[in-house]
Amino acid sequence: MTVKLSHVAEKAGVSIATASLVFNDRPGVNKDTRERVLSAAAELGYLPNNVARSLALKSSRTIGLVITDIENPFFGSLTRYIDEYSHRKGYTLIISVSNDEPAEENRIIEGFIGDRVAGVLVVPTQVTRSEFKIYEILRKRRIPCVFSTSYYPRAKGEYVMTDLEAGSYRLTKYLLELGHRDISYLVSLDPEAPIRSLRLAGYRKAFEEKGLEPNPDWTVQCHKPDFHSGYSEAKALLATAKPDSIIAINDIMALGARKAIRESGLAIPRDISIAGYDDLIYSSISDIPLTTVHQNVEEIARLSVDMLVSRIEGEEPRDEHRLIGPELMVRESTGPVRSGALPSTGP
Amino acid sequence: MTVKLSHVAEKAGVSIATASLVFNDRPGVNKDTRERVLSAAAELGYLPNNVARSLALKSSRTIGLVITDIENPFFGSLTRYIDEYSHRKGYTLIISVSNDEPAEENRIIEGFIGDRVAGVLVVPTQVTRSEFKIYEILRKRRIPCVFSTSYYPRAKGEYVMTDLEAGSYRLTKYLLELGHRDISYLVSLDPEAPIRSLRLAGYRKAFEEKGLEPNPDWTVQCHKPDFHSGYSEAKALLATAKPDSIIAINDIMALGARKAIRESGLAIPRDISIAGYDDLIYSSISDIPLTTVHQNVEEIARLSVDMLVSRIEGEEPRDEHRLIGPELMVRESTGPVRSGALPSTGP
DNA sequence: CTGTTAGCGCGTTCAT
DNA sequence: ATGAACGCGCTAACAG
Repeated sequence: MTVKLSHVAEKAGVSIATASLVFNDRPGVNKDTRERVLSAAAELGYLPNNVARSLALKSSRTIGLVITDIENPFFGSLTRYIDEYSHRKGYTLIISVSNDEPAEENRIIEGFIGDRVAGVLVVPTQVTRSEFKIYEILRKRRIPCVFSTSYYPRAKGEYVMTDLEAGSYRLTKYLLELGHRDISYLVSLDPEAPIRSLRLAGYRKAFEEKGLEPNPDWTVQCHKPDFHSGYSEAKALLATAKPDSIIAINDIMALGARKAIRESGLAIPRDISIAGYDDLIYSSISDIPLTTVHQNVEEIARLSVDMLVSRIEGEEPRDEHRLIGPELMVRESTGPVRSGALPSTGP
Repeated sequence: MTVKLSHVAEKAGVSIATASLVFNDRPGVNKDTRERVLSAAAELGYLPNNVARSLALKSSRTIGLVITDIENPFFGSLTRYIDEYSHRKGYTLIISVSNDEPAEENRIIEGFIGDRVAGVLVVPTQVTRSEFKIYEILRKRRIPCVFSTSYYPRAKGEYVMTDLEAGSYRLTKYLLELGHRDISYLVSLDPEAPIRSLRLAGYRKAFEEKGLEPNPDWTVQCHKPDFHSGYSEAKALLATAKPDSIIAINDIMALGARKAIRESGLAIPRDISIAGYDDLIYSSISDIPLTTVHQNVEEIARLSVDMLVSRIEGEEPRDEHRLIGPELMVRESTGPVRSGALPSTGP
């Protein structure tokens, strides 16, 4: 049997209640009594049983995090900071991986409810059309929930994410000013997904601001927003068209597209420019450091945790959302549109 | 008040005990009684309280994972598979990040004990000399613990990891057969750390097998096993010496070294070869795909979880360790030693 | 300032 | 096959 509170109390010659006060840093106990309890605990190697404590308190100081793709360093970094800030706020973090599957996300959140977590942090999957009743359940049970890095257009809820539109706008504007007009955009499939719609909105805005109309044919849909898809879609594109530049929805896809470009014999950025989004470290350390849009992951993590903890600790939800400013990182993969360019050739 | 077992029992017209049996999939309850309980639970939206259950059972189906560097995709991948296999075995995973600091590792494991986890999985920090009494505590409390991807030479304990020595041996042998003799090895600082000692052992073995003696001057110590350190140490090395090739302890460092090589004007692999270890996806998709040693992350994860769950479910520890076979991935960053090479120039 | 007591929600003997 | 009562370890009133 492991040592428990009553053992400590006995050894220290106090009652259980007093010992409990000590471990909860609460007033109402003498300085030296406190000392005695603490040293008794140390001698016995006592560690409070959080399970019993949670049961008594009807709440645990635990936050549940649902992450989609932990193999992506972007989310790895996010997870690291969320972990850090959670601990700073005095919460334990439970992490589970949804692998971008809504069904998994549901299962995980149900588990979190079973564990009686104090709150839930969700990195949404890329599927916009699925069951959202788990979020109703959370609401009914008054378990705070905050979305991070994205949101579900069909579900309400507070969220913290990068201002994707602004980032896409700045990147597009930068390319337009370099003379690019035939700017291809490699996007994901689902038109409702914020990671796609917001980026395209920024792209469009930059064109319209210049009195231009983006040719919709330059928007190419990729099956999955990963390296391989970026590679093959770019390959197919370049076989029939000659864009001035390619923007990918994220760095991984941009790296895939870069490979396709290289194989087609075009020089970057002389013949064609390529840009991404996320600013993975691997994008900056490659041969041709990638122009991209930096997301302030640490800030997203900090605000997500702050918002969630505020709700946990009593503040009423205000259906708030926070947009974090992105930063354009101009590097060597983009440059002025190639001189002597032929007249625009649609795809 | 949230709906609890007694509510379900009442609605189903049975006792609490019977309802309990149902949710634990235990025999001794009629088929239709079971149905009634289940549908009552569904209607009420009942979710078992794992906290109370753990308290009653004096154990939770939870595994605690301590991970060092979640931003490194290698560990991201490991985490993903550990999560997957844990769930398959019916356990919930709690993940915490130690950031490679032993003090953090200790704090985290203490927390896990407080949470009454069923077992602990630890990815060790790179610090070999620190306090290991937390592992004594685990042992005393009979909480199973398995190390993954490395181990602490000064602490006992079961572990699962890649056979680092074999991988290093094969890589070195491959380079030797290509005619390389002046093979520089970028290693981490601590001589006791397995990630360093095992790799150097394989390196030495390959040399000795050919009746050669590796020149110890070619072993260069790097402060941290990261990109920047790989870059600067390689830079310093190349300023004064001309190795046939550089091996780095991991891919990240190899990518750093590659940058230094390129800046020094040498061509890869014509003038110099470069190789890493880990086989990150980013190593294979770069301009010059990196020769490296693949670690079977999924297998490490699977065996780690299997071993831990065996211990949890009663099997006695056998102080066992499992070494996973590595795979040499020959790609374009290595080639025959440059022709017309000058006589060996020591650093 | 300290001790006594009654739950927190569920699992589990024992009875029936 | 089913139900009543006790205990898991701790917190939170309330008494002293």
